[in-house]
Amino acid sequence: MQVEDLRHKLPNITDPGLLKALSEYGNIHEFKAGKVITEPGQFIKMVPIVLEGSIKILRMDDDGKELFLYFLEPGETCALSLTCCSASKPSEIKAVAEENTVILGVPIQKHEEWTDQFKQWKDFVSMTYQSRFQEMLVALDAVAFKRMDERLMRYIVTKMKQHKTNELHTTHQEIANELGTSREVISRLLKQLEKKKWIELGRNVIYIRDDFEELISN
Amino acid sequence: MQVEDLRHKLPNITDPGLLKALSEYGNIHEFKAGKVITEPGQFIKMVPIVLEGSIKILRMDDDGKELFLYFLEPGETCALSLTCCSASKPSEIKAVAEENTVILGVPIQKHEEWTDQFKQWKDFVSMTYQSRFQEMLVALDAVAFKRMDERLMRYIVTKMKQHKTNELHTTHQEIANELGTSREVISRLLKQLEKKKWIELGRNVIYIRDDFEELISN
DNA sequence: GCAATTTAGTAATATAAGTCACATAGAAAA
DNA sequence: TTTTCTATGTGACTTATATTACTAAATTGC
Repeated sequence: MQVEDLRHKLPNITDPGLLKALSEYGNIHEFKAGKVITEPGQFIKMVPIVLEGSIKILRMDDDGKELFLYFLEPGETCALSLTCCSASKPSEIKAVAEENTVILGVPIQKHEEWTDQFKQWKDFVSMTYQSRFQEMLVALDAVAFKRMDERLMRYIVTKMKQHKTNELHTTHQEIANELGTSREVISRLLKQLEKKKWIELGRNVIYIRDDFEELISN
Repeated sequence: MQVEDLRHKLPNITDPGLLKALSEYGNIHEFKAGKVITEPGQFIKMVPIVLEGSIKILRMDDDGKELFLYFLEPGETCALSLTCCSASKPSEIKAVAEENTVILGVPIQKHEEWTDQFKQWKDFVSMTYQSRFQEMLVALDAVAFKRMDERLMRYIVTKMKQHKTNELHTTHQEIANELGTSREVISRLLKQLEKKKWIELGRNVIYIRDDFEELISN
């Protein structure tokens, strides 16, 4: 990818040397919405920087039960890939393209070189660790301290913001998977929200009231 | 603290320049076992490196409910303090001295200088992020995917290893706090373990069978 | 020693969530 | 159109955990 395009896609990266290096050594990969990018056990060969679209990061347990952790948005990378790469350990998480997504893959050894070479890369990595840590805490708070109804409402808000819409096109089963519960539980809780007139349910779609976020915070 | 003492306490740090800097700018703080070092909302003025003893890191919710995350042992530091310091945000966690503990406090601005100045400091910070991230995943797995009985058994193993003993001197209430549940639940589950002859219960003490860890993994 | 406090045991009950079973509705395929 | 498949709705039931209420034992302070 050309330096000029990268400068445009990654406005936080301004160091010309770093942009040149990214352009030279980074590989473009494209994933269609829903495509599984990495699964637990797989070895990661590069640090992925999201250029377009977004990636959903999930934790899985041994029985295949899943738990949504956070989204990676344009300009961001995954702390776990940094971790896994450095330790050359297999992936601890599942990554799925949430939309059609374009990433720039940085080879591991370049990542290590650049932390010494470019202050901006070092700061980028440090910033990544910081923000992912925060998001892990949010995910932890949810499972440790919140009931499923509240977790579901927060999930809806997160997805709404991510897709910039108040129509979610998804199934109850998929929500259940990402919250690590069963479909019946989600169907019931959604029905309760519908009874309160906060959402409307259709097949494969949930219509959400514009003031949903204010409603749930009270 | 003298460079020679630090070299002895922190065998992973070998760079003479870094050791000298740590000796010059680091401040020694001592905490008695049980002393609360940081609470949520408090601002952190330094990066703490454990020299002796250990520190217990807990997450708290708004109602004061707690959840044990991990221990910091000699030679380790807290990723969250790195995060909070850099972002100058208040602490997200509670830190309590698990034993009588000695820490070396590194001023924030020195931390930032040293990441550029000393490769070994940069690696130390990076390593810290990596290992804390792993431990966050372990904590997350527990609350997301495990039942309380299994969490309790793992908790017992963690404490045993930490204190290098098979006598835990603690109360049911304290265990309940750290696992984010109620005292009655812990009393009942401990009683079940006693019935299986895996532990013996006394007042303020739990005696654990030597082969406890093998027993629970089957 | 005796009263007060802390710690532990436990039964009864309540609640959130998970599971099972089955009905139905809409969409897609034949 | 009819069949098939997928998604949803819902009652009945189970289970794990939380809460309430109380007792008793051990320890501490007087």
